Amino acid sequence: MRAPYGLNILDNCLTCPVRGEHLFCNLSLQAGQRLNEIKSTAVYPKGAMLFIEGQQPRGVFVLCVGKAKLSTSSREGKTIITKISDSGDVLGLNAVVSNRPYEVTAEMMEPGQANFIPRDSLVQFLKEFPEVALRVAQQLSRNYYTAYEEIRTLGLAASPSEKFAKLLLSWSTNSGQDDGSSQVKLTLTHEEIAEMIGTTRETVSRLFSEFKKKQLMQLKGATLVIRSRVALEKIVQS
Amino acid sequence: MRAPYGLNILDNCLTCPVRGEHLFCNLSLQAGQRLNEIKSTAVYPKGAMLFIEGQQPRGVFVLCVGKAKLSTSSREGKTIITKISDSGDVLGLNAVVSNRPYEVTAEMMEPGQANFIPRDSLVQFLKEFPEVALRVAQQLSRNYYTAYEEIRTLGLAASPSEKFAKLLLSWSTNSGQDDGSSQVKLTLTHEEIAEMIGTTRETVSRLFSEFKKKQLMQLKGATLVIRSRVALEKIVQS
DNA sequence: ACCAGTGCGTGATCTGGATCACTGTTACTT
DNA sequence: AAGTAACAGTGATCCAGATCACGCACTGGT
Repeated sequence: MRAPYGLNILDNCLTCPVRGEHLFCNLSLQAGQRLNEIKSTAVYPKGAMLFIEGQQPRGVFVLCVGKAKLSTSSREGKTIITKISDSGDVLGLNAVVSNRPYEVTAEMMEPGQANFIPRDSLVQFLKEFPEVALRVAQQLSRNYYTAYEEIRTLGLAASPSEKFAKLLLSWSTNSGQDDGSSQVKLTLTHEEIAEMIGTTRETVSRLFSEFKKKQLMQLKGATLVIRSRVALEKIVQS
Repeated sequence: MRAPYGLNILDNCLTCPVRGEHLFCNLSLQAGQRLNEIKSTAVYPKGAMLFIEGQQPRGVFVLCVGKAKLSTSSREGKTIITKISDSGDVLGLNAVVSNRPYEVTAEMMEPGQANFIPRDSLVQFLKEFPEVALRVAQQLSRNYYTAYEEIRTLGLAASPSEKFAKLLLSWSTNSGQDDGSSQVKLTLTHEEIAEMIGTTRETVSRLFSEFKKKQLMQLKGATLVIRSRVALEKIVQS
């Protein structure tokens, strides 16, 4: 099956290759089938907005292919990115469950695909399958902890260096080698990194120079090589 | 019934004078009675820690009398206060539901009383009364929104002045007069206010002077008079 | 009365990072 | 191939607010 933006469409959750330890991705057979009925799938170009901060919640999006950034902005245009979502993540869950406006904007960072589940159908679905409702509650609670982590970082981590080091560490945790180094594909612009750690583009540029000079990291094309986790942890402190 | 610290003990939720629109405070008769059985009550002096950030969750605390501050700290001792809780508030709910460590520290700001519900009993109670479980989920979701509000403030609101103005506004919303002014009993030290808006004690002192000079507020003993909400809103902007 | 502890007000410095202003570098588009 | 965005590096400047260092007022304990 072919689709725009050069993607293959995944049209069945039960046979989806990205099935894994995700909410909505490994349900009981019945629940999975029911989910398959109430969801619709769509393909999005880079830059597409799944939903925008402040909108009334229409439903949740299950990211199947591609990355999306979640952000919130002030009136003057200052923006912070709170999370980079990957396939399997469920977006807009909290807004839908609490029936309050989306608290963030979700924008596709690359062409991708997402399933959409309308609010009413989801609520009905959760009533029908209480075990899924429980998992949703746990997910919400996990989201809360992530939010608190963000609060701690923004409120307590003093300098941009600290926050930058923290960010690098969070990237390297996933794909770590045992010698303390690790490699990550760098997909964000300096501008976006700046929005993640609450600073300016220029400062991020300088942080790159500084960290490279200090042998903390290294750049090979688009691949970021993190040299020493311990050294970074010493910078983070908090 | 007399107790330490000059407080009268409230020993029955069903006849409690602070019953109101709180989670756990206006339940069905059955649920209320059951709750009354599984809770225990205790009286705390000023400065008592109900629980500490990082501890495994033992249970939730329902604040009956007194105020408590919720805070989180870095290793170096920098602290941010995320919320001032008042009677009726349920503390530690998220940690208990998700069975993760308390994400904040809860400290009594004045002598008070709180009911304690052990984790196991609460979980059992929620299974027994699904309608209460639903309300708990809603409460969690509300907590999440509050956390996001905090993220926005910390990440987007530029200057201490802005955050201070925001804080004053949040205080004045409760007890507002129609002429735009309002009065609040000031119970926090400058140090604590500083920890709420992420700045230093000295800066808060200077903000007080500055705002008084600008006729935005006024201080009569321990009573804070907020002169003009609109003027404050103009400062907040975001 | 005394002292210690805690909170408050204010001046004098110092500095990290925002801001401004460029140039250089890719990478699409036509 | 040329032209136009978007992205990236780097110097120069500036300033809000942290930090340091006081003195002063109040409160509770002995």
